[in-house]
Amino acid sequence: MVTGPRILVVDDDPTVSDVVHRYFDKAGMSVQVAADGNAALEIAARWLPDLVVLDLMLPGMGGLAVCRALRETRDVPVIMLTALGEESDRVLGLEQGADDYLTKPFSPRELVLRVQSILRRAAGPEASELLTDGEIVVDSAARQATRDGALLALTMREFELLTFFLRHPHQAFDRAQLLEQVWGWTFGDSATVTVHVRRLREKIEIDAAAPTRIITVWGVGYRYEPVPAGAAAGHT
Amino acid sequence: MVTGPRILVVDDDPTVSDVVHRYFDKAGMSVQVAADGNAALEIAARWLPDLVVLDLMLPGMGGLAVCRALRETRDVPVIMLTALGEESDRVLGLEQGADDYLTKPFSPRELVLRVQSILRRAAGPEASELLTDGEIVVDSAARQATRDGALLALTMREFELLTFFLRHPHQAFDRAQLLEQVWGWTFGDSATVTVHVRRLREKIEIDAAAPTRIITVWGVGYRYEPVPAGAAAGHT
DNA sequence: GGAGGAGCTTACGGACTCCGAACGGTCCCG
DNA sequence: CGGGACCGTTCGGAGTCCGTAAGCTCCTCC
Repeated sequence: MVTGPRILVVDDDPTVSDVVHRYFDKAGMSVQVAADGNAALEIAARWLPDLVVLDLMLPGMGGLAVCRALRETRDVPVIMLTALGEESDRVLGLEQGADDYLTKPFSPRELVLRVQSILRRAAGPEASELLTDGEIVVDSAARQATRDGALLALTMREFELLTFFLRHPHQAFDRAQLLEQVWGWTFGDSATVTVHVRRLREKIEIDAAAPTRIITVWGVGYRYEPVPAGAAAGHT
Repeated sequence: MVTGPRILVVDDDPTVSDVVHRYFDKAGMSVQVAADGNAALEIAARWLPDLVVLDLMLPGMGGLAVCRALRETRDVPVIMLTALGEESDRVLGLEQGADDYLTKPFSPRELVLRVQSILRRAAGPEASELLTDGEIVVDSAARQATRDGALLALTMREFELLTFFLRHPHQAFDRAQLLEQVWGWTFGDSATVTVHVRRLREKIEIDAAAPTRIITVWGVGYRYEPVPAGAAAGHT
């Protein structure tokens, strides 16, 4: 996955940058780490990151100065990390043009979410996408799914699971993969997947006991199989 | 983008004007910066900006004097920037004919939103845009909303929230997105959104406890669903 | 055909989300 | 200065959803 967005992390504390590094990796992003302002500017000039995560407290050149220098050469989004209670610094950071900020200690997961949100914003308005499979239509923008025009009451997990399957048909995934792709987990009980697949089947399959869409691949996991183009039906 | 509206920024602090400059650029507007009152008047006379962002605290000639001088030659909208707590100054500023004001520190995003709002208002009655959904009609220029012809007493936030929803129907937004799009915040408590949605529902829904327009999307946020074209009714 | 493992089904308690109401603060007006 | 409007926050409560556990069925391989 060399094609993911490039993130530059600037922090002199290795325990912070290491954790953040791993989380970004998992989210499919490329990461470089700089320990001080000079290294940051150097990497930024050469590597052209899509976003910069910047600690406000840096040895030598301060975080604000780095931010300003970054913005001079290129219009790259910046997320600032500030220590708790440095209210004035935070305000200053926002005025300097930081696109967002987080106060330490922060959750790595939240950082990833904010980064994705900002990148999405920079990418422009997302096209409202319609995923279809036979009589089932999923509107990812509206976050609702219909079957024969009737609304399907899917919960959030079920909706995301279905969306993922529709985007990756004809391909088998084991439970660990689904847990990571849909839940965003890297650990956890795979039984969770089993239960949610069952609940989803109950809502989208004609007969949940004899599924035709979410196929069980024995010893592996599951595979989504769209209905053939000119299939049985009797619908419309 | 040479065709965008022209904004003149008057502030002696480069860290402020630079940031503001970039944000306006991103919004597709042309920007000129003046560091003091004399430069401001000179540029204004030559360049004829569509709007002026004016710091109240200026070296030499004060912001109020600049504002007065600007208004003498041409009726250009002015947004004032005031330091926190300068209550009297702000009042004075509004009396001098400022169209809006912001207290420092402010969010650049919010400034852009206010500028766009004022420009839209100043664009004249030709842009009198009518947003409608069933028996609800919103006149964005007049900043008035009616239901069955009766005026709806919406506050500013409620009005802007409703306007945003009407412009983006059938699409689910999480609270952070609404906070950014409507409030102009990139941080803050998402509960704010919840409460305003509730208060707006109280005014536009038949039964606020069973909303049919502002739908809550569990685990995500809200979605606006206009009434179907040939729906039930019994109105008029 | 039997044993073992993998998947299915159900039930339940806790966690989370949303709602509704009330509170305190600020600004505006009389 | 007192009252009102609007806004952002907070808190309790109710409802929903989710993950886990436990027993069961089905498949596979010996």
